[in-house]
Order: sequence, then C-alpha cells, then structure tokens
Amino acid sequence: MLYSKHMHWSEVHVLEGTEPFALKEFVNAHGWRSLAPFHWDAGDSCLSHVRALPGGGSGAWHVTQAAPTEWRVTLQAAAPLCDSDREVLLEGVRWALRLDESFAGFHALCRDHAPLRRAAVQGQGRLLRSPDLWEDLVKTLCTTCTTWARTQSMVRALCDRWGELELATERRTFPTPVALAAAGPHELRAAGLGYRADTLYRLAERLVSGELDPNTLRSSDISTDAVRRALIALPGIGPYAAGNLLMLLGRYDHLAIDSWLRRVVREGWFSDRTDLTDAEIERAFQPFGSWKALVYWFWDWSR
DNA sequence: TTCCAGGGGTAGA
DNA sequence: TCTACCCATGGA
Repeated sequence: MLYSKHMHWSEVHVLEGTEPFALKEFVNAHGWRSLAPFHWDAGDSCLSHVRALPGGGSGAWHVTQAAPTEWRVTLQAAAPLCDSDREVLLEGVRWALRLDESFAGFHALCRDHAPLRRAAVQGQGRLLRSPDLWEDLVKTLCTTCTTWARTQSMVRALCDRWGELELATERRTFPTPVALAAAGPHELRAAGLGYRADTLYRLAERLVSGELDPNTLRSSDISTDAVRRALIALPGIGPYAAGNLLMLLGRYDHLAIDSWLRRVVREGWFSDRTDLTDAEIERAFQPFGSWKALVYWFWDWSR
C-alpha cells in the first residue's frame, strides 16, 4: 500500500474464486467489457473499472489473473481508502467476475451436447457484469432498438457528461441515479439517448426516491419469476431487457430474444426459415431448462 | 429517401 | 395472447 509518484493511493489484494476460469476468455465472452467505464487492456490482460464511492470521491480497480482461481486486484484512489470504500470496490470485483457463482450444473449439461462440450472443457459460462446493478439496468436500456456501436456511444456519453472524474486513472465513473435524475429528460435526449431518455429519467427518479432499490433484486431469496415481474414493471424494461438482466443476475432460465439471437438461431437450427416465431425459439430451448441463456451464448454456432 | 438496428409501450381486437 | 403502430437516432 503506497502513494504512487503522482501522489495517488494504491493497494494490492488477492481474491480467490471457487472455480477456475481464464480471464481473457471470460472478458471476451460478450460485449460488456467494451462499455464504459470498463476498460480492457488486451496487452496486459488487465480489466479495469472506476466507480463513485459511498464515502465521496471515486476509486478504480484493476484485475489480472494470478492463478486459475486467484485474482490480483489493484485498487487506486486519489487518497487512502476507508474500510467501507475498500469493501465496496472489492465486493464489486467479486460480483463483476462472479467469483462466488458455480457453473458446475451448466458444465454437466454441456457434456451431453457436442456443440457445448468446448464450454465444459474450457470452463465457460461466466459473463462479465457491472459492479453495480443500476449500471447494468441503464446499459441494458441502451441496447434496445439500436446498433451495438450506438450503445457504446450512448454509455460513453453518459459517463463523459455525468460521471465523476476519477483522478488516479483520469477516467469517468458511471453516473449515479442522482446525477441522471438531476440532468432531466431533455438533457438526456440531447446527449443522444433518443426515446430512451424519458424511461431512463423515470428509472433514475425511482432510485433517487427510494421507491426502488435494484440491489434487492440480487437476493437469492426471491424466485426468478418474481425478479422477472419486478424487472418488467420498470420503465423501459420489456421481455428482452428482463431476459438480459436476469442473465446478468445469474439466472439463466429466460432468453433475451433480440434481432441478433433470432438471426443466429434461425440460421443455426431452422435452416434460415424466414417465418420463424419467438414461440418456436422458446420451445427449441425448453429442453435446456434453467440454463437456456447460457446454452445460447456458448453453443458453438459455427459447427 | 428509405430502411433497420442486440425493443418497449399502448390500444384495440 | 396477438397485431399494428409509434417512439428518436444514425448509418447504410
């Protein structure tokens, strides 16, 4: 634990996970790593994130792989971290990397299907998520009815305009609900959010008022159906967005059916039939039970 | 100019 | 439950 030459606080921790996985393959399993304020340094195989801290100010974490189940985490901040801020950052790393989640059931299923065996052999199934669920709610909203390039630019614009500058990394945090509620729908629209501006503003207001605490949705005491109903009750969250968020929450029994999934499944399993319905897609995934979303993500569609 | 993109909400049947 | 329509925005 020391001050760097730029007088920023830095400290190193080692976190242990329960199941081995490769950081590089994990980070590249889906697109979330390219959404701010995540930063993936492919050369150093280092994943970073910056976030606002409850004690005020902000902090950064940088993760590299130390061993199959060991992670070297460097925390950075403008000043020494208090215990609660350190805990928030480290808990965020555990959550983002899913260090406490087991994929043994998924891998058992994978061994029965040739296009999934690679996933079992390589220990796949883990999908990166943001340290904070509010951040993933907003990011998911920004994936609706747009291109991936625009999703990236929308999320970047939110950070650039309403995020806090983290001094050690000179990167901007993801904006808090307070910041986006204060911005208002007109400013959000002007930042390129389009019709999502109104729903995003309403979502931020619900969090600020205390009407919604998204972290209650992280509880394992609630049934998946109850979580799904709560998600769909939120402004701007429909079946696709709820499916994506359930997957990020570690519940894989619902598909997030979007134009990309429709195309992949149509070409892979239905001879490119143009009249394929969502109901037929749902039925095709029914045999995979509580692992449907991961089966879609890790199925070897090139076979 | 028109169409569509890793959809959601609403009205009407 | 299903369908039709609208919702901003930018790139092809």
